[in-house]
Amino acid sequence: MGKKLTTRSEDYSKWYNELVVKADLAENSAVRGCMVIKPYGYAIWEKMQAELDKMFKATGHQNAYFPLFVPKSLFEAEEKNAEGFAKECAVVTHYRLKTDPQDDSKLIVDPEAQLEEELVVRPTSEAIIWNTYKNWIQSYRDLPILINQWANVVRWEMRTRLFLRTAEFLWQEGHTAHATKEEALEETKLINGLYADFAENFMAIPVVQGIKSESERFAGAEETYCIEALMQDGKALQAGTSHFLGQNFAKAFDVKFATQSGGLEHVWASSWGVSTRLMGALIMTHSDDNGLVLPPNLAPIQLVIIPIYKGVEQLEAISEVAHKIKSELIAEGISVKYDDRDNFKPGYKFNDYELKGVPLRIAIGPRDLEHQVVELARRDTLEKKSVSMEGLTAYIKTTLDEIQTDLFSKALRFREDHITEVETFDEFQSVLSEKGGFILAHWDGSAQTEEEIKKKTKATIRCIPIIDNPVAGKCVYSGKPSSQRVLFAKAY
RNA sequence: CGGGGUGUAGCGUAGCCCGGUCAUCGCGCCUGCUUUGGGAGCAGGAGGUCGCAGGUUCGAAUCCUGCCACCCCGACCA
Repeated sequence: MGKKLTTRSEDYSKWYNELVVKADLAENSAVRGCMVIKPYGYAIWEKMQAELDKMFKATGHQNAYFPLFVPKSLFEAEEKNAEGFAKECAVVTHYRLKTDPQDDSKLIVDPEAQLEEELVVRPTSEAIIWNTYKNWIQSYRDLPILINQWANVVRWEMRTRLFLRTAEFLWQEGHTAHATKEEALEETKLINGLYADFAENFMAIPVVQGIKSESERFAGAEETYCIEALMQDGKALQAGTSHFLGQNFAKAFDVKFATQSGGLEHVWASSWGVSTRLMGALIMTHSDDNGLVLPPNLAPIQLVIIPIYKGVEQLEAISEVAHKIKSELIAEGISVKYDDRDNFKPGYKFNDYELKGVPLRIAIGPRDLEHQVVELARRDTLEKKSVSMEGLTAYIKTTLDEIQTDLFSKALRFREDHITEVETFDEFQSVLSEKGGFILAHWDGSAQTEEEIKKKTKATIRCIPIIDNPVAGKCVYSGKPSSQRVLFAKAY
């Protein structure tokens, strides 16, 4: 099989799909729109999970688990939420199969086994969770409830893409209940900030924090906060969302609590989530024509050692050194693989680990042994240098840190180069078609203007950025007054 | 659901228009030897209901009909 990847400039989506498969991250499954996440891809996801979990727990959240199935009557309780998701729900209507009387080898749905009430496979869990919270909350003393769930959800999308939009995906969803509006809002913002922190410091993906316009808002929310990232092809990717739900779900599910002063009030809520879509963001932010580029924080293998040898004797001498280096690095918490397979030549291994994004590679051959050095290669810059075995561990540690920060700086530079402020709609259209990326433009705040711009350009408002000193102006489309510039882009 | 396209070995493909030793080639896989500082070479070998079901024909991967699946463009989409 030709190992070379389609280059990014040729056809970005082809490059992306090939990369996902060839780097061994995931593949399409036999099930329509669903994906198999392979061990290597899943190991990266587990690293994300572990870090997020740590962050949630450090801010007082706990994990729990709620059912996959949502009875239809519960699902429809919060009208806007139900309406927003109705078109993409998988629904369970029967609970039994039976042998086909026409053909022994086949099974049919048993018509006798129709459920009295259909079960919706959760596209999100607000309904089932708020129905449960109702039983958990009586008094202000029961609040806040700060729960996160790691789960799969199903959204029956028309067109799917590995990691970015699949019929089933993995995510975490937080669902919190609070006594006051202020507290719920604060939680919403806290999590959005936490997501931004995670994306930037852990995944090395720069993001813009902002608020969604009404038309892009989560169905059932009062306000949706989000983090938006920019991919290398100039398209935006929503990387995480945090919703202030007001009292919508509390009212829909009749969740009230006794206040300290003896009153009875509806509970305030937030919900928030990030998904395996972050894997897509990771790929499209850092990777290049040689394959995946992983920030050291996320790399299942941070360093690979490859021996270069002729004959058993050389291999033994090299292996001895390699094992010593490996155990020293492991003692420092660095994950290392020594690849001494003899059925692949070094060149093959170099390319293979580059394809898989391993941040650092050490090659050791007879020449290196002689001079007490190793060849160290960086995945991000592809630069190679000879490094003394003396103090190697410390050098590698600092290099891994350097790669982590360099990747972020590089991605940040790319994004800054692709945020363009425009004053006119002509400019808007030409920047969008020629340069792509984010466009900062004034918007009059109306859904109608937003819709018309979308129709004409395919660009949507990604968010209204949260900034300290908003500057007013005139809408790029209608000329009406605007309180601040908003972020437009074509999006995934 | 509209418009276009494709289905041949694990993957990627030739052949189809013009029916007849055409099931082609590459990668991968297996065995052996030689190799190993950027995707190894040679030799031998295994592997295919030509998407499925009908039809036309002496004969179908090839022509016809129906179905299925997938891909692309729309629509849809947090």
